[in-house]
Amino acid sequence: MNKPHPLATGDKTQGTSKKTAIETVQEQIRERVISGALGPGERLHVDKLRLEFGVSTSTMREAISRLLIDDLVTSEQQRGFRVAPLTLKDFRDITDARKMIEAEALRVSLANRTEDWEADLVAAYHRLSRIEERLIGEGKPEFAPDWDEWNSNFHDCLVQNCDNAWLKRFRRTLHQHSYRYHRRLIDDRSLPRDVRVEHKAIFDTAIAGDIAACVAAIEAHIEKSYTDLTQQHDLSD
Amino acid sequence: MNKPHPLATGDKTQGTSKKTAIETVQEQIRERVISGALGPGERLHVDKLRLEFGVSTSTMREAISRLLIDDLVTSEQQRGFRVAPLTLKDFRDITDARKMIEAEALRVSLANRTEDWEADLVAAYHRLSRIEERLIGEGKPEFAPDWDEWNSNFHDCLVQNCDNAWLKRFRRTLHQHSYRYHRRLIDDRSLPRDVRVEHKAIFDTAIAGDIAACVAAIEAHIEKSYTDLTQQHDLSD
DNA sequence: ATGGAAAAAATAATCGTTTTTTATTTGACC
DNA sequence: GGTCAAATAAAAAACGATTATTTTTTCCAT
Repeated sequence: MNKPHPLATGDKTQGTSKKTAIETVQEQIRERVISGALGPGERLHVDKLRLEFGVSTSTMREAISRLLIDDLVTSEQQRGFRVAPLTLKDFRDITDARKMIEAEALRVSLANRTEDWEADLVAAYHRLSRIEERLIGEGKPEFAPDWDEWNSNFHDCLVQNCDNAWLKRFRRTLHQHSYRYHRRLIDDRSLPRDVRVEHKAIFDTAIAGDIAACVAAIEAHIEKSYTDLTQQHDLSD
Repeated sequence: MNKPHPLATGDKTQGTSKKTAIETVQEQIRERVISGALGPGERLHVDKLRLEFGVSTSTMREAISRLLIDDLVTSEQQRGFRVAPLTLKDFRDITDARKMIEAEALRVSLANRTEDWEADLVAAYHRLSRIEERLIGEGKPEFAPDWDEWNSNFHDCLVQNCDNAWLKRFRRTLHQHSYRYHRRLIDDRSLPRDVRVEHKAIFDTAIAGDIAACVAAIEAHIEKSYTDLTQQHDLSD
């Protein structure tokens, strides 16, 4: 594995897989929801959006419908779709669920370690820490164009050997939602957190094969992310 | 509090249920997938189905699309929809994930116990055990029209006080899939299992407030369900 | 003014058809 | 007889229009 999925935002002409219109639209709406361009609780006007994207009603509806899959959008009968709301309680619940599921996925993954995986992990960690070192001077290691991507990649790599598809699926969903909170809550008032030490702890214990310590490090990492982000913020608007 | 509305599939608006065509079709397809009327791996022909249900293409597509939510259906670009396959490995994974998630939901729920909940649980257990006693003579306590319903109800009741919506959602998804395996694997060769003692253990420990014992009982219950069903069967066809 | 029924506007749901893509068959050529 | 490619058939995806429902506005009676 080399590069973690370059977010193909291109025309359909180039590229190996010609995406279907539904998939293309689905991805773009997802991006808007996660980035906050479509705010929590906001209504999804099928007709407006369909004109904007230049697709038909049914294509638009099906694209939106598929976002119900990961709960990024909700639907209420006869009154359309709505972006899932953001609440502190929900973020708390996500954090708890993540701690449990990510921990278990990690346990399984570490138990199934292979040489290839170890090499992948070393590479992933290397890239991530390079970026973090570069960014640390700017005081915002957690907010950069490709940090997200490589941070995700590192964490994905950790659980890569977990062969339980359900755990991985739940983990992915939760991570996605978590990231939406992240995007929403991080701002100039946020304390710049140095995640390097946390990532190092996770990496070292993983390589050392100390499952218990690695699980503890991940759980602390997830919890700390919640605490830091919710410290001086609220979600009342 | 009287009847905890059996088989309420997460619907928030009971009563004035003027269901939309999409929802109606969605539920019927779901039922067919779970019951096995639509077999694992089978293709979902939009045109055939739409004629059968008397709806349009887009309605049918959207209904099927929404089953992607709980992974009962898969979609492959440009080649339509397909019923999710059934494999032994998948059942094993579901069982593992269920044990973890159900256990955690139970822990939270028991920690949040209320008097109302206790009354509900007593009632739910009572109804279930009555049915089981009636059925035990027939040698197949696990296979009866309303046993499923009240068994579900009992288990739902146990985790009712868990206020983590994510855990409950994951639990519901897994339970649904687990039930599909159940429907598929149970047959005349299955040993008639006496689940009464297991349910009694769960109930007693729950009422007694012995969280650790109750969690252990649930985990054993889930595991036993897997073991019994997979004993003399295979999923090769 | 004000509450509420009736009319109008907006938006969601559904429809049946057309276009695009994939699967299958046919038939010339080696 | 076997291979490959064009022709055909089948099915999926996308379309834009129609119908049903909900929300907003209007306007009359209290």
